[in-house]
Amino acid sequence: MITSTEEDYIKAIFNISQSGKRELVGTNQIAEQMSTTAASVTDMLRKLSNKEMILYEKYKGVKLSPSGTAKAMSLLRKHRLWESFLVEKLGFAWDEVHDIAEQLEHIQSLELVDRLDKYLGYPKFDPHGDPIPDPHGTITIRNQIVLSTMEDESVGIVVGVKKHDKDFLHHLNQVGINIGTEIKLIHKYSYDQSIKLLVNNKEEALLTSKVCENIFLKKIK
Amino acid sequence: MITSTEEDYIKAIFNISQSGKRELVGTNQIAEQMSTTAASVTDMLRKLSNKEMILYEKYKGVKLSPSGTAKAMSLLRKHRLWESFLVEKLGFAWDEVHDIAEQLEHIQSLELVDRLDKYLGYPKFDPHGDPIPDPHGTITIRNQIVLSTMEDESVGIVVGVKKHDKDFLHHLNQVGINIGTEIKLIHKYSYDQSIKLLVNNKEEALLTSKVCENIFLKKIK
DNA sequence: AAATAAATTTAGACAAATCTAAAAATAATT
DNA sequence: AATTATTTTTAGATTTGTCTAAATTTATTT
Repeated sequence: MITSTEEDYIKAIFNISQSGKRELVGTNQIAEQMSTTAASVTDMLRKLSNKEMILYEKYKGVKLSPSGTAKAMSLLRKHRLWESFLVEKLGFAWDEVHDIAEQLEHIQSLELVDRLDKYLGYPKFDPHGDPIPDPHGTITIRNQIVLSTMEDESVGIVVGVKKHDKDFLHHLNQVGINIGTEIKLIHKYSYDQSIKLLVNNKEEALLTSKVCENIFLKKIK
Repeated sequence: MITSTEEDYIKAIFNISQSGKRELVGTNQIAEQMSTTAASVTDMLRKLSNKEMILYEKYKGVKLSPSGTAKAMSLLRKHRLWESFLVEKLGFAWDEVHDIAEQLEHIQSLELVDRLDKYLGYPKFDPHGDPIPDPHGTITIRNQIVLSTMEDESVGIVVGVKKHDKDFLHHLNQVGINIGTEIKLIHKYSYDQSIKLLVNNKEEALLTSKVCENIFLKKIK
């Protein structure tokens, strides 16, 4: 058996290895992600290594083993399906569901996840536009570009976001941006890379480059 | 904060005090219910007493304090709402949902429970016919009688069951009995108190007295 | 290459929840 | 009322996940 805490570490390792460039993940990186100390991480790495969930060499770093990766995909699947349920069926906003899904993803029952998947109509993406792994861990890849790389006059539909924290999502809500929103790029200011754009052919908005780097779109013009 | 394990103990104390006759619950009773030892129970009782969830006198027994009772009702509400969701929305059978709901009831979020309640249409009873407490802990009492006390020729609708274990519920499935099933009592044999009855005006069935003591009905004739 | 800085691991300790075995208190029986 | 029997509690040990402080290894800088 694997404990809830061990699952959290596996998720952290997966997330870091996805976002970072290096193949191996460091102890301090995990410690920061988990809001704990490097010493605690080392203890846990030894345990996960004994259970063959990770490949671990002292002082060098870790990466997920095949079974660790499978576990991470299973957690991702559960997390994203529950987020979809909370938004689609219970009417939560996309910036309110992360903490609840964080708890729900630890519920043990394959039957439950598969039935939830069916009930939701086998969605391919969650409320933040992240792909939902199927029962075999396969993910649908989408053709998307980052808002900050688009050119003047081009038009796109928002399909996802890179950051998931409440503050960022709440800011997007305030300027009227959500999944499915149409965006027309009016002008990118070369001075600071900030972007003026038209939201849903109605409202104008100005986004800093920092924000634009975290928004994914499907280009339609 | 209260841990998941502490919540399990509170539920156990509540369940025992409901089913039994005495006001105070004994250490051994709790140990049996939780599948643990009396020593472990004593340790936990001291903790729950410090948190003022229970009223505890050494060697005498325990009962829930007002805040302990409120916590028990909250857990009961969550458990029964999740069971309703699993059966009504995800299509599970009533004998498959207990273990999953046992995990789901520990999810922390008042907002989630209240939204789930609304999504289900504010049900008053769960798939086993047990009453679902409202947000204030209030329960709807139903006018029900036990099958073993009914007389020949009388007719009723099954509204609940006293036992919830898989084996018992599965046996009821096999003879075609569920919540809402109409039952006509053909004859009660005085020899062993077993009962012959007509299920949904179609099938005949013979139930032992042990089984009949655990089925609740609303009398309609 | 030696010295300093940074990252990582070990050592030892702590709180939560559990256990076994032994002691103490209460209940039942003669 | 004295003696068993039962129930409950204490004492001491174990496991999991965590911590601080110290030691060790790797990386960087002079």
